[in-house]
Amino acid sequence: MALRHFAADGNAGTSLNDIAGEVGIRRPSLLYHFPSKDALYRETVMASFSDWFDLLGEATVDARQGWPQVERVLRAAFRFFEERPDFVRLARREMLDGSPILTDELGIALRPLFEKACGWIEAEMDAGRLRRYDPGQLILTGYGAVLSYLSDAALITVLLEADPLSPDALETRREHVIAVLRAAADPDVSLGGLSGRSE
Amino acid sequence: MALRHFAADGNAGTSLNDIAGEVGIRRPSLLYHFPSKDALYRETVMASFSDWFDLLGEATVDARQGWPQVERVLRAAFRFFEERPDFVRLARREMLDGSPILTDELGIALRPLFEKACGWIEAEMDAGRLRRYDPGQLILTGYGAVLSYLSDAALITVLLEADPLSPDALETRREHVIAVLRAAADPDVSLGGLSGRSE
DNA sequence: GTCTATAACCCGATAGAC
DNA sequence: GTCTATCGGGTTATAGAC
Repeated sequence: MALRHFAADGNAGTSLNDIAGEVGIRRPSLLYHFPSKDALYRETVMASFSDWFDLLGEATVDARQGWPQVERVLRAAFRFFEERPDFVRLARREMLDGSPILTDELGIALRPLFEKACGWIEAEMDAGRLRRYDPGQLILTGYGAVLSYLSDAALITVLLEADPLSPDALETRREHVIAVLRAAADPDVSLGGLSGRSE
Repeated sequence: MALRHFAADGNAGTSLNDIAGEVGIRRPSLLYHFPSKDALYRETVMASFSDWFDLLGEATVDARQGWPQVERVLRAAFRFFEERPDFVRLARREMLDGSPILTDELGIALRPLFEKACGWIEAEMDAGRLRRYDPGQLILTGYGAVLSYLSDAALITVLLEADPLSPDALETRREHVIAVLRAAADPDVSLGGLSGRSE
């Protein structure tokens, strides 16, 4: 699969020989199916993000109110990412590179989703169901907390001296991020403590 | 400067011609000063991280107690990173790549600092001066919230339709991360609101 | 649809002149 | 210390046989 190589070594660090060798064909045969390396890379990125857009759609239909909806999206996103470590690394590379694929093509698709989420959060804050923060910043904070852990597994392996992608470690991470964000954003949490689970 | 090219395009995506061209010399002249490309890359990474280790040392001498010390380190780190966007991107690439430079050389230097920080946080939690979380997870959460914003500027530019690295945007980001982490970790904050600034 | 062969290019690294 | 010239290897991409 091209996704694995692009995720592990990046676009510049992956040759068509690497991909073709894994599929079991030679490089010219690969260029029969794709007009160029860039086209193959672009298709890999777009297909991966398409799945992510689908999940975001599912997790936001019939939205609930306040923190339970935030936690619902958070858990759905975490599950999606932990099942697709290659997508996480590929996406992070795209964000670091700032390639035209991201800034142009994906940008116009991501922007309305981001704005919609900001609007929902703002309305919940107005209604007193979430503590007040800058909605966009809050999304970026959750995004960084979830994705960094999954994309920087090499570093975290060294720090924790354990596999950060093991089922136990993933559960620890998931519950920690939810607990921190809940303590910060859920108005109902400071009274009763953090032990309850809303989902 | 080699750092800028390695940060922008990665190791595999940067040629010696790119670097030599900017310095104003030819490729063979560059290889007179460095025995190989890998040696140049390694030296660039190690020199950048050396500055980071120095800052961590400064920010942790004469440690205060509880949240004020957390906020002190947070502000020092944020200032350090926002002044060195190339270092942030290079470091993130290293963490994504998981190269031997990171896992072997930097790992043995980072581990004791991480453990020391975990120990301090745990002691503060035992003393009731910080809310209880997994100390390591809390560090990783702060790390992700700060670094992701700075490293993924290309994506955030699209989402916010503004320069995320402008002075105003950086201040907004800095105060947001501090506010969220404080609301989650400072036991004294839930009563009086978030308006006060401890430093 | 997959292959071999090849073209044209860029890479890192070395040799040797100045 | 910087240069030109060159070597050997890897890269994408194309041409043409099967």
